[in-house]
Amino acid sequence: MPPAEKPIARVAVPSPLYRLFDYRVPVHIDAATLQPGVRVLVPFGRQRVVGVVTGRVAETDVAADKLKTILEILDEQPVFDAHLFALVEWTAEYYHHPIGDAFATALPVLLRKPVANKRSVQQYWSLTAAGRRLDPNDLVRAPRQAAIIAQLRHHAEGVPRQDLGVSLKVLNTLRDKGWISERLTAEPVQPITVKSPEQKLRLNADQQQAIDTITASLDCFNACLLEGVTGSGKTEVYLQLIETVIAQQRQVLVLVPEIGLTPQLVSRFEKRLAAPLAILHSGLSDRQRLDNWQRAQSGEARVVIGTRSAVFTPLTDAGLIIVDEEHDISLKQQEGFRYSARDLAVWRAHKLNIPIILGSATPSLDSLHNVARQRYRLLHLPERAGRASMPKLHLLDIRHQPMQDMLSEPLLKQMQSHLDRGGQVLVFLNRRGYAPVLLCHDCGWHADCNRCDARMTYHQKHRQLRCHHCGQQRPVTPHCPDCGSGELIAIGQGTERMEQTLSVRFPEHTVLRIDRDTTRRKGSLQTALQDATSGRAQILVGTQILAKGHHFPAVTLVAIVDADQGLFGADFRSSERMAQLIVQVAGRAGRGEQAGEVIIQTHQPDHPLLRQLVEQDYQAFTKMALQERSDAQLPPYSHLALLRAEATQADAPMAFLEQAQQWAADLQTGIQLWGPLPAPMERRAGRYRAQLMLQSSQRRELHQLLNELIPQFESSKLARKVRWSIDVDPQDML
DNA sequence: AGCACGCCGACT
DNA sequence: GTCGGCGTGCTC
Repeated sequence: MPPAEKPIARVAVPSPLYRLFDYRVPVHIDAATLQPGVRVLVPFGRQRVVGVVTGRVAETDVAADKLKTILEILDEQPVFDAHLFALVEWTAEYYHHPIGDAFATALPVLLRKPVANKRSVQQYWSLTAAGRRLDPNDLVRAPRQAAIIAQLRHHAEGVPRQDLGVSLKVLNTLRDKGWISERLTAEPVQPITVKSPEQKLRLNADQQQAIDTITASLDCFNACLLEGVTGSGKTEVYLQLIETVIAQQRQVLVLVPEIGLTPQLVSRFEKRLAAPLAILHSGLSDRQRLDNWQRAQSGEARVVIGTRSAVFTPLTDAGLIIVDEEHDISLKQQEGFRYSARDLAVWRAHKLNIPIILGSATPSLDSLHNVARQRYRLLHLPERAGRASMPKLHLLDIRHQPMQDMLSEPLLKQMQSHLDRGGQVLVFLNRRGYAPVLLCHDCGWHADCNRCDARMTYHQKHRQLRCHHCGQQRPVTPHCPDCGSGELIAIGQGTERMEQTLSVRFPEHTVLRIDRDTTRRKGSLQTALQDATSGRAQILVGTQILAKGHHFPAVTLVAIVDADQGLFGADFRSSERMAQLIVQVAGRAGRGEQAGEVIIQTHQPDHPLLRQLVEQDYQAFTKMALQERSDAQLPPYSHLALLRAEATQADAPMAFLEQAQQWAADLQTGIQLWGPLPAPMERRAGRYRAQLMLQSSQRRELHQLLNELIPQFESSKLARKVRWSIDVDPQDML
């Protein structure tokens, strides 16, 4: 018999290195406890880091004197179960990202530190029998108490202390009155007895059919693209399906874009679903995130709603995955580990053999192509729920038109007429600040960002220049720093200036601006939306924020000030983005009784894609856009990967990428190499950036090439002078 | 990425 | 004489 091998563990260590590291297992540890997915504390260089065990090996190539020993086993049970473990491995491979960093990114921040994955004991509050009998009218004098009672009414299983957002004093008062009680997580969760407190909405035939189709095959993989115009009741479809799935004692994962996870959405879910919810988004503290993550892992939370990174949430018994606004680019991480949460969600559903719904009013061309290839099933909701009808789109040719600060005379007349009839007007301009350029009238100097190749935007209210690319800001001086002239002029329109322009032009109406600048403070978006829907403001001016999911029932006219920007964007997805934005903004109009109208100002009234969109609809647009992509062999008809490099030294990125290009060319593959080229904005936040694009009709050969190149990069001298990264399926080229 | 080692300029 | 600049190398 050969001598028993000394066990060696293979560990994924958080570092930018594309390999695993071997460690000795401490003698007193039973090697069998080192299951894949268990976190360990290991010495690494001169540091101690938290790594993830990927497996055990009998032998290693590492010299005996180099092998170190695991310091501590952090988990009794793997934090990554077999399914999640496979997900992370696959993701690291697909996106060509270092494995250790991939595992670290997939964990809640607190678990990247050497702490146990133990649930902190926390208080859960719920109603007592007396509390349930309480008449809400008894508490009109104590609104805070009434709010808590109302909140608890929807959660038979109790609400964690920190989610109630009130002081302990209020809770103690209510407990002393015998209306509410507390228990600790350690105690068993009470059975869920409350029925859906809110009535289901009546469904139209399309909604019903969508639900029936998915319900018919709940126990197998099934990817559905739910294309529903704004206001068609997608959320109602989600909710009813979720109710069905949680009634089968299975969990549901819901992914939404960053901006879509609003208090309104959460409260709608809370009111409807009589089951514990876990919310995961960037606004939470690390502790809250971990708590919710653990509630999902333990199976206590039945529905998990989260943004991008929530795709890595462990689930005990997943029955359904939903990705809302699947076209939204915020579902793809834009730096570091550049994964697409949507695509990973599909992978998970496939492996778990459960259905997944990708919902959008404006599906991505990628997903529509998957429908055409019969990988996804299309479920269409063409009708708006209730009485509302779709708004009518009009192109407004502004060539030769007299303009007042980017608003044409015909548009201003239309606005006046809608306002006269008591309608609300929404003006969309995708540019924050007062003016995008500040120019000296006498010498031509303009305010540039000294860290980016970009103009600084003038913000009048704070008398500041801000760079929207790196966040830098500085006060504006009354005189030109070059020639001393006092004639500094603001060129172009931002939302801040548009607000001012409109206040002057329509003095009898209130103008409300909604953009990132006016909604930065917590709760200010809520207030603004309330002012918008209550009709306190008749003219709304805003950016992207207005396009996402909020309803403005009284809006009868939507004005898109500048559609041309999107038509000449830096990459081939610009027109897709523009169309999605127009349709999303248009969807804000006419959800009430009146039909809405949408006016799109353009200098390109004959642009074929724009005409398809306006004269036909989004589907007609996507048909033509897909044809164009097909003709040009662009995604989704081919596959892209971007090799990026950036450095403070100006020529380092290009030098590295030229070498990379040479190596790639030497490998004689059928892959097309474009570039290297400086990035469209070469300098950003003080770093010079360049990129090399790899394109292939075969995904496999693209991956193969990258797998051969990466080891060369890792030992390249030129690579050490830059920060390089790989972006598979890049969403933008900036 | 971190972190140390290593060999050249202006300072307590 | 040394503090520290960032080039180079390594991490089981």
